[in-house]
Amino acid sequence: MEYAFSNIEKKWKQYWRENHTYSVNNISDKPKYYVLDMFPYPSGAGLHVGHPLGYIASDIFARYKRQKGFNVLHPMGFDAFGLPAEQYALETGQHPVVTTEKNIARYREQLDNIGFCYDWDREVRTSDPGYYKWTQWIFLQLFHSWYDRKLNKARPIEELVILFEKEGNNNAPCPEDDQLCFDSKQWKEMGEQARRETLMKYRLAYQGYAEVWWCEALGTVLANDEVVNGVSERGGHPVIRKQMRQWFLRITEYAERLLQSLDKLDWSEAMKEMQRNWIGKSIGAEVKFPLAKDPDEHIKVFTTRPDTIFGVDFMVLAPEHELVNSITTSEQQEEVNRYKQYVQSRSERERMSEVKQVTGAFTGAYVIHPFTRKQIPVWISEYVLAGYGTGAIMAVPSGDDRDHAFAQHFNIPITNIFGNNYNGTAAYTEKQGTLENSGFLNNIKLSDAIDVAIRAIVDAGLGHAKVNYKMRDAGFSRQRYWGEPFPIVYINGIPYATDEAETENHIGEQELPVELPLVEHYKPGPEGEGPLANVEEWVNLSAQSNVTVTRETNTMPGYAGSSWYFLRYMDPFNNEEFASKEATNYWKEVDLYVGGTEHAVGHLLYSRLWTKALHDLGYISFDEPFKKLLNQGMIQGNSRFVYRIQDTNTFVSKGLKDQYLTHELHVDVNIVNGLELDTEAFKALRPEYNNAEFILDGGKYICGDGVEKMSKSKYNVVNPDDVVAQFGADTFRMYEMFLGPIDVSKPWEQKGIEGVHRFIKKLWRLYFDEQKGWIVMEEAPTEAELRIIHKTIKKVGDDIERFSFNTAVSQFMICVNELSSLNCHKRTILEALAVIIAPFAPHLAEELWQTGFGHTSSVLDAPFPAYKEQYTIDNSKKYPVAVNGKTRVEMEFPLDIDQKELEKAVLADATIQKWLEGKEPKKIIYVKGKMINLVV
RNA sequence: GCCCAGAUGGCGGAAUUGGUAGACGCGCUAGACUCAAAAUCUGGUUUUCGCAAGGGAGUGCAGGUUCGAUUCCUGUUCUGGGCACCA
Repeated sequence: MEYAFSNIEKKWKQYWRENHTYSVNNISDKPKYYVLDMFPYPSGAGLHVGHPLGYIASDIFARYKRQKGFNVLHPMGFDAFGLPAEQYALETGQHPVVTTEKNIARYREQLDNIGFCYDWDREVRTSDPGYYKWTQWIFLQLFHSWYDRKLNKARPIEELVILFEKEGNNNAPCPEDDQLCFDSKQWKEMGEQARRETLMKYRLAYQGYAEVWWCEALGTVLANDEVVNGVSERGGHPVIRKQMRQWFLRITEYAERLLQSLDKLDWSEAMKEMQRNWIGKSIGAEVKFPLAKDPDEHIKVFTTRPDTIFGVDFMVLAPEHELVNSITTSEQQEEVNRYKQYVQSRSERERMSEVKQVTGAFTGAYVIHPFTRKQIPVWISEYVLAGYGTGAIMAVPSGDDRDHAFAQHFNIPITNIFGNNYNGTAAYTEKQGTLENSGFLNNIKLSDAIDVAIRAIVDAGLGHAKVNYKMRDAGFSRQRYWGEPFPIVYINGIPYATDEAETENHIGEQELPVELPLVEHYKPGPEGEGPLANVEEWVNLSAQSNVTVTRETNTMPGYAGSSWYFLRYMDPFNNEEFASKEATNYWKEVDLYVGGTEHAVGHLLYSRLWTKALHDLGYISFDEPFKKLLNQGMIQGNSRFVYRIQDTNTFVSKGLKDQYLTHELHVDVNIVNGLELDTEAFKALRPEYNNAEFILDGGKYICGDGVEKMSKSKYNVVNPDDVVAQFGADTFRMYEMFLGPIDVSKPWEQKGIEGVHRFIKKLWRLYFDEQKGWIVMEEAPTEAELRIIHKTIKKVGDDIERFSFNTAVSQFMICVNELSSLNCHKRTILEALAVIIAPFAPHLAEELWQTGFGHTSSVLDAPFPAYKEQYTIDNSKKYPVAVNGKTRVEMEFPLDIDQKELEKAVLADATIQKWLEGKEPKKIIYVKGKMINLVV
């Protein structure tokens, strides 16, 4: 009987579907385990072989855990809102609902083809109104909440109102404006609009202003992605930064908690480090510098180096800083305007990256140094960002590289406060030595000076110690169509949630979801508003004569739906809650989350925020979403090139191309075998190639190759469906795992898959003979056979636990090689092998388990066997014996040998005696079970 | 520019805690079986010197710690990911 993988795989896929093998119940006496993949965005290109890498790893782990006796939740869904579908709609007129549906169907088919054990009954789609109803609902919970800094948690906004009525905002400082101060009386005297504006400054989901890329020619806001080299990707039109009204999530209130609780997560240090850097906690001081012209006005700076305050030679404001207009002198106005215009065209990335070219403009204004009373010039420059700290810095050229470059470029005199440590040509940025030229800080060690400086600043009433976070509030609106609409309406211009009393009074009760209206076209609305602004009958709600009621026309960003989807899988049909308490209390957080590092800060940080907020408000019992994180690497494309001789239709093989003037062209990897081009297939590829001619090298056309991103445009996309058709899903799964460590990126190399396929066929032959069929027999296994299977059980189990799937596959190969050479066809051995290979090659294992061994339930429910230690431990060891660290000979000794005895035997060895050259070894190093080294 | 990661034969990679570098697979190569091919099986395969026995070198590059370093430390180069509206 031959290994007919396509019949076998078809059969068992059907069996699993019919028997609901992958259905998971929320009620079980087994311990729970939650394995989750980052769900995909269903793009029009379909899955390529790179996508399933992480899915295969998590699938193996989920199956293994189930065999280990856990109730395993392993769901899948689709992150279905997003820019590409909308862009496609703009170009082709096809509605995103239609294209998304089509893409999902394709993805689903491709995923099924690989044999994943997803419980598809729990599938979620973020663009499904039944799903985004709850995305909107959670948004409303954030809108209706504020962050209590005393209790360190989110609380309902009604409790803040009660507090305001009682005592004003004394005990609830405003996160947006620390100057804001009112008492109970003032609160009560505020009108409706003022009250709501005040509350907006506290809400966790709030309205503010932010800069976006604005393209006048296209009349729309662009994503960073859509801006290439300072112009729009479509059409190459100029773009500028423009302030627009936006929604935000007040993630900054959670900065400290997001930072602290990283410690309890089982994520890679690198990943945690990236989040720490993103949060960017820094400790320093906020200091006020009074303006020379108007001492009542101040420029407020944040600095991590208050100890260098006597080295301040100038101030730098972000060009967008609110004071720039008012302080700029008339003589400098023109230059400042010109500079601001330049900065408008610069992305934040460019502004931060720029080191070669120093730019800036002098405002003509001065501040007074609070200690020396000297006049200090105020500049603006792009290297100071409006969103970071206070948007203004005190520049200390002798102690900061960028300040130093700036001072040199604009010929600003530099004050040296570091004595000999500063050499006049480069800033001194270390913290050794003592301060000089620094008034009361003179002769104080730099390491102590920060505290002394802060105390002096506080005593003089100039400022205070401050912790600053680089992280900014998360922009939460997009001027787009294909996203979740906001459950927000404007009543006479004031934003209200759709579940508030005022809204009900004016437009009747508003049930969630606020559905995305179907539209005819996707062009932007007026003034950079989203396409929804064009849908008048949707935007304008029935209003009484004296009131206007309109809907919010922004939509939510891509990460809205993905910030909480892992909760919905627990209880996907619930129409009363986002998920029941019973469900979330049972499944709790995700035990293993698998995905790429490209989500290091975006998605992973926002999910953590939503989880913490839902926890604070009492909806879930845990405050971190993902306990363990496994990052998978990317599979890159392995491109192939052909070389066309200039102005001809002749293609020359790679080795001979230097003899001609050639153009390098991508060629579809699917018509290249290894590096050899299928010239007939190439001719058939495109009409213009029909009469192509080839200059061969040794009878073959050899292509060039290179590693690039896998993408359609590079003709290097390999569809898993094609691989599965040729080799079967089991081979495909094992091969992807065999490629290398799961977290490392590597290029796809089709050649190697045959080795894995050969291995599976070899394994098959342990069970089936081509003529005789099933050849497994009842016979007691030998010691050697037991040793190999028990070592394999141990190694494979250990390797799965540490996500080292490539070495597990190697061990299977070693095991099958050995069993083959031992001619072993014994049931005890082979039954265990079928069970432990089931997570990797589920179809094959099921065939062996049920058809072969005659079991009547799935191999998924066969317990993963336990290994016996007596068969995994050797009792002797072939030691490498080294002289001065160089291995000279191998000698075998029992593991429990006495050291004296061993030394005697080693010294008596002829080879060793030769290398000792008659000298006495100074030292004999013997590490039990490892090695022996003689030091001469 | 800043942050994070990686670099080992012709190729993918192994070496789990500082202890025999190159497991396993691909490719290449020699052979067996075959009329032939496919499939399968057996041997060889880091490099260099040598007929061989045996020796030298070797884990991106330059140093360091150690009896011993792919592994730890310092510096450096290159490649990949992220940098707030791609998802």
